[in-house]
Amino acid sequence: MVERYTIRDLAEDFAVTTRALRFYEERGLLRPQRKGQSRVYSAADRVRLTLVLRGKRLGFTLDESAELIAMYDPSGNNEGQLRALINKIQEKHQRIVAQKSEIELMLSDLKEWEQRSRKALRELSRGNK
Amino acid sequence: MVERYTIRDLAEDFAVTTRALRFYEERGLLRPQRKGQSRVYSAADRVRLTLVLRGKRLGFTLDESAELIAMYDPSGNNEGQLRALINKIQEKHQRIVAQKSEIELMLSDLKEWEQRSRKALRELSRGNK
DNA sequence: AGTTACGTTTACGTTAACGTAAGGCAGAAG
DNA sequence: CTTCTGCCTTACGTTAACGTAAACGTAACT
Repeated sequence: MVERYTIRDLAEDFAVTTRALRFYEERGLLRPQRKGQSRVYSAADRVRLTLVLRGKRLGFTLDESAELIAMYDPSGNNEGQLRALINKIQEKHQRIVAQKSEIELMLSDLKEWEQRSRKALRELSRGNK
Repeated sequence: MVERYTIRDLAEDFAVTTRALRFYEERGLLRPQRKGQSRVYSAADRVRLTLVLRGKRLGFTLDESAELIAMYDPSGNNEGQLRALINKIQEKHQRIVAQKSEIELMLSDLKEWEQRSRKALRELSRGNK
């Protein structure tokens, strides 16, 4: 039971266009097999796509996501490769941690502003009474 | 002591180009005063710029950041305005919270991959002995 | 045989966020 | 007065990530 999907299956399941899927392939992010002329996607391709989209939502470029996916792919088997991968992973890690703290800053700012807005609103309606 | 800065001051302090600063102004994100022809930035402008850049690092568009800044600006004083602002704030809040959980997912994935790489590395060096 | 449905390639179009000249004004320095 | 500097505007160029359109292949209905 090898689980194969058409390009449309993936497009619907992940809410992206087929154009996007072909584009990701062109950029080396996906490598579906072919049955005749048509693309055939596997479960592994779904995992990769998940990673691409997650990266996107975090503001990563496709090239950056490509790096991450290269890491996930168990084809870099020599020592130099592995060390390089570990470095890349730690780079991403750093960046993500930084992003996390920016998010926390922004969250606390937002809460503060909301409070201020609510307060202004209360005072406004009190004044109108 | 009113603290005024030239465009170059800001560019250097925030590590952006003057072109970017003019562009942000064109898009309504900054509103420096003028002395003759030249722009004169205030402390408030620095706050705004901070918000723009923070938004950028979180993958927000300039338009989205513009909304946030409009909220920060205490010029929307009627009730409808304020309610709208509070809604916007909560929207952003939702999105940021979502982003935060994506980040946590990605962090745990990264850690897992790093472990795997390290393990592969150990096994490789053990095999080479 | 015709047409509907889904797939393919090729290629030009689009938006965001600036980069990069090109040419001009204005005040400080020599 | 000329020559820098530094700032200004105007405007075309650039990259990323697809959108969109054209033109074609093919398998399955009807």
